[in-house]
Amino acid sequence: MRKENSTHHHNEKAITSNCPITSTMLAIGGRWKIIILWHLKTGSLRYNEIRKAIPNISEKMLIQQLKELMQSGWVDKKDYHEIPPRTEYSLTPLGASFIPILERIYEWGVENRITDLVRNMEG
Amino acid sequence: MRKENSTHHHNEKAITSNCPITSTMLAIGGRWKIIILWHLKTGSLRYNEIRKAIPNISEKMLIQQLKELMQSGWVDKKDYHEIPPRTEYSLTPLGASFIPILERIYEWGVENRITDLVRNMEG
DNA sequence: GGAAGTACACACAATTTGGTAAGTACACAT
DNA sequence: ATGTGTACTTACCAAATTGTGTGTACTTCC
Repeated sequence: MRKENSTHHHNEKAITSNCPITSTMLAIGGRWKIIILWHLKTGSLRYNEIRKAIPNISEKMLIQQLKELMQSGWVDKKDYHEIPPRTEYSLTPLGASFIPILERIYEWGVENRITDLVRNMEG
Repeated sequence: MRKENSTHHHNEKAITSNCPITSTMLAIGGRWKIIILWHLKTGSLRYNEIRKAIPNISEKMLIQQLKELMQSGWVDKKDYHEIPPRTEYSLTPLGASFIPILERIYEWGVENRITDLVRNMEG
């Protein structure tokens, strides 16, 4: 899955190994991770509820990003072992503790009209 | 440079067009951007000073990320038009206003030993 | 005259990330 | 028996990001 010897990977390690910021960014760095966290901040959601809340995401991507968020300890999963299947995802205390920071970024983005900036950059 | 019609690109736009958080993340989302901002927070630096401060970065990457940071208004450049060349990079007010958030992420990362978490994830 | 330092640019290759389309398993409803 | 809903998995391909290596222009130093 990863070429452990690539410069790419080596640089990633070098950067994150001592820097709390880049380590954090790495953990939430997928395209959909922050959006998932954002939707979970009000409580746990079933798999399909997340899907419907994030219309553009594909199943593969959703599962993948959820897995990565679980591996890094931001998200928890409860499997009810029922049929039809039922699973619920929620923030761990770690994940929840990061929400205030996301909220600050949100406010900062609004104050600085950052969405307009990005729109202009891309034409 | 970009395939404007790819689903990848389309999704990126859909995500960022209304969300201040993902827009912000897009702007600082390169591998080196945050590190560059972090080094500039104490004042302006010459091109080579940044290079030396970030040993692993290649010249192409440094220039590229600096350009993108300038385009999105986080970083300013002063060219002294001297020979040998002399340029200085510094944070714009926008860039500077984001530093407190980076500092909060830094503190959060330290409190949660996030670098250890990432280290464990990667073996 | 050759080497070194500055701040880049460009062609190209390696890697990683993201997206599509299809398939699995099981139960219940029609 | 065919379809629907849930929560996934897998193989494959497209696209984006990142890295390598070389070259430029100009001056000063040895």
